[in-house]
Amino acid sequence: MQKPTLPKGTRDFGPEQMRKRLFIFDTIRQTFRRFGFQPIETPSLENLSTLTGKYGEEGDQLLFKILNSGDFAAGVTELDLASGSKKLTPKIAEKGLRYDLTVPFARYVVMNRNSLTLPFKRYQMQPVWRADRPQKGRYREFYQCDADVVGTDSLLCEAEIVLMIHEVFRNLTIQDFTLKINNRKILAGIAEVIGAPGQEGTLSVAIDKLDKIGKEKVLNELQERGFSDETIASLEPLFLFGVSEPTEPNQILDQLKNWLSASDTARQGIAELEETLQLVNQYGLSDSTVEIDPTLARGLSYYTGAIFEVKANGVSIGSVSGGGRYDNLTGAFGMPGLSGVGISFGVDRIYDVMEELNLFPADAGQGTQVLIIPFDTEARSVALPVLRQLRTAAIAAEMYPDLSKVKKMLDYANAKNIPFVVLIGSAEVQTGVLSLKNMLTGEQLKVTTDELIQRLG
RNA sequence: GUGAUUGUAGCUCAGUUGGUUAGAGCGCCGGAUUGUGGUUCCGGAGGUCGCGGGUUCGAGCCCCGUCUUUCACCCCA
Repeated sequence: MQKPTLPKGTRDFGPEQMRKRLFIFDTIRQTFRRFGFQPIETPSLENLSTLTGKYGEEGDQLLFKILNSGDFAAGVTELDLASGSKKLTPKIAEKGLRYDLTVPFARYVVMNRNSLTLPFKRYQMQPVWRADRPQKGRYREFYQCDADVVGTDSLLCEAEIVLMIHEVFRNLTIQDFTLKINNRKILAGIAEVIGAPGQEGTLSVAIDKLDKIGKEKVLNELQERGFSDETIASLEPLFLFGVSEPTEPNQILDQLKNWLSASDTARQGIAELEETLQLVNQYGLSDSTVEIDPTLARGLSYYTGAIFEVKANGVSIGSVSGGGRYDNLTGAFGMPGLSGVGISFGVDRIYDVMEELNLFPADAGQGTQVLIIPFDTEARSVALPVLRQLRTAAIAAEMYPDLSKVKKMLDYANAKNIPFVVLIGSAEVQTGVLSLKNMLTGEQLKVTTDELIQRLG
């Protein structure tokens, strides 16, 4: 006999946790539906070749690979073993667990291109796996809720993502959040203007850390990565953004226009941002909390346009949501020129945030509403039709299965947080009138079955 | 992947420089109360001290390995 354990970074969810998790899932699903997205699901397993090379080198290392079935070592030669894991892996593992929902979606779109009506809007709420070292808010198995639109480059889609983010967090009662938005074209433009064209990737990784490690260390890192003193010096205007008070989006846009006027790419990115925000305003969103952050980068290498990130304020948990536009993700699967944009909500981190801020409503997805307590077998025969009528009236009802002490059955109701109890003994059997007990107040009254249903319904 | 950190009852934690039979609170089960709970009182069950090896007359405590937890880096939901 050995004690069972869970693999690193995975968790069980009991009824109490599932009640809260389903509240999050339901809230997000509701919003996705309202915005016209349709659900799909894809397999947990993908061919490894579908996944590799889409997330950058770092991402590839975090993929869970699945050993081939049967004798996976059959075709492996001494030479293969000597050539290292990089060469060996594709020979012994042809499948892997999905790392996110966006790449499998791109694969789905390409495979179904002839039957899809474009633009195609889908949502997907499924677990993903990453072979990361677990930490606070970081797990090896976690759920993402993605909504993506492909087949249009309309900025209305970006605007709708901003709107959905607001709706989801408002409905979850996470009021205090920061939605940051930026555009990869602006980052590319910055690289151009400072005289390091095409290097926005390395540039981004460094400046993304600005609010975490500060200006000095960012500059040091850029130096180490081979940026010249001259280019670093011309980066100076960047540090004027967001350092003081959070400035108005329009002010930031003006500043960017001045600084980056020499770059066509940057001008385009700025114009896209501007239009997106304008559409959001026209929609009539009150209390919009969009913040333009020119230092927001995000690591995922496939983004080409707008990028989004949402953090909950007042808690030390990383981003709870992120996304962006990708112009050529389907190109890797032989279908170039299809633009898409999407957003991903991290259920597990949202859960952690809500738990820490105590935001779950007490009655979210309540369980059984009434427990029937029969004192003997005769009482059961009276109870069963009552059970049926309660359930027909859509009231969650159950009967205690054993004939035990009343104390024990009431304890059961308390343990399960069941607010009402119906007691049925010889008196109730004779009169047909039931005893309804409120478990919170302790008060008890005689009711007919109809009255019972009316009170609980 | 790099560097730290954690593990004792279902839960939260004590456990002396290595020394007999490892404790507490809460929870759980039973009773006081054979048709009425969340209060009280009484009683009871429950531990291969994460796992494997080593040092020692003797290890929960020391050493090595391993798994797990938490954290920083990296990256990200």
